[in-house]
Amino acid sequence: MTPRQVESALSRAQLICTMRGARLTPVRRRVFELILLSDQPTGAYALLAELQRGRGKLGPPTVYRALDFLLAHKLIHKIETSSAFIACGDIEHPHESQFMICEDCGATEEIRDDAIVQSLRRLGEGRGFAVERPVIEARGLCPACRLAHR
Amino acid sequence: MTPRQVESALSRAQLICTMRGARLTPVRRRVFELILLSDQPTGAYALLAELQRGRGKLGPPTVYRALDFLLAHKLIHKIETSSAFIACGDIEHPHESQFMICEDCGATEEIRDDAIVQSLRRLGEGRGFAVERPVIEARGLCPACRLAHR
DNA sequence: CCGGTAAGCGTTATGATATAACATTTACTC
DNA sequence: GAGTAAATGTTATATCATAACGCTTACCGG
Repeated sequence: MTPRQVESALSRAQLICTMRGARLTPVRRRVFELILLSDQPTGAYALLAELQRGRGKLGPPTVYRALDFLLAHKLIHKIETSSAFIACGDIEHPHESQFMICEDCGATEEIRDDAIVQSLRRLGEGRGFAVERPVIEARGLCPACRLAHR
Repeated sequence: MTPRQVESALSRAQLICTMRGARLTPVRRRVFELILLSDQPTGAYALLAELQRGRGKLGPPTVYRALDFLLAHKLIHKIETSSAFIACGDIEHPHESQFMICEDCGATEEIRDDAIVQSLRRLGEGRGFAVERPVIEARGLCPACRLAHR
């Protein structure tokens, strides 16, 4: 993401939070910025290390609390199969996301397919199960690594 | 699972392994048995604790290696969002599984819907992405907990 | 403006999950 | 029975996450 796009995302996030009466504090803002700056999903401890470069010694709870806030407001997503965090591609429109994750290079692409989420919900309904959080992550090979493998 | 069903699953697993030239060693067999005995997904360290009751002090690698073997042969599945392991419901027919997981009581139901897996594969193909391991887990409320919540 | 209250954050400690690296033992092959 | 590969044991450590508690800061009603 270009610095310009990061700036844009940060100020849009600020606006969204203000409208909701939520506070995008310096810690939360910085963690969000670090996630925006990375193309790939970032682990909590990598974020912590970066945070510490600016603010001296901090503990994991500081980062995890910021992540919880950003997740609650859908500014970021958690990749369950990587235990890592990635910026949401469309923060103005909260949604369920799905992901394609390359086993080789770690590249992670957010996709959005409401139909597949709907299928999963229906499968749940058929069994009396109320789906609250559909987790759909496809691990495999991205186009580039697929070529490299031949 | 009844003791009878556990016995059956163990001997069928033995047969499958023999046919494949793989060895269902005592450690692996015992770990599989422990997983069969539990209705709910079991964590690696809970399995380790049980293993130790019979065999004295063992380290995590012993359990994780057994789990890797059982996963490779599709005798068990890993629930990614719970970091836990559950017996496969149909070991004779290796397949991709999906899961419904209750946030309240932890009950986990294996479902199998090839159509949703196919949708995910197609979504990948559309982006040049080769899906090798589709992870589909629906977190929510099971019928019983749904009622209890009212 | 000021004091009460709740939210956010710092800090320490610990819990939970997973693997690296290397030694030893077991079992299969010839 | 010796050679080899697979499996297991053992120690240490990496990685991910949260509990508990106290201090600071921002917000709100007076």
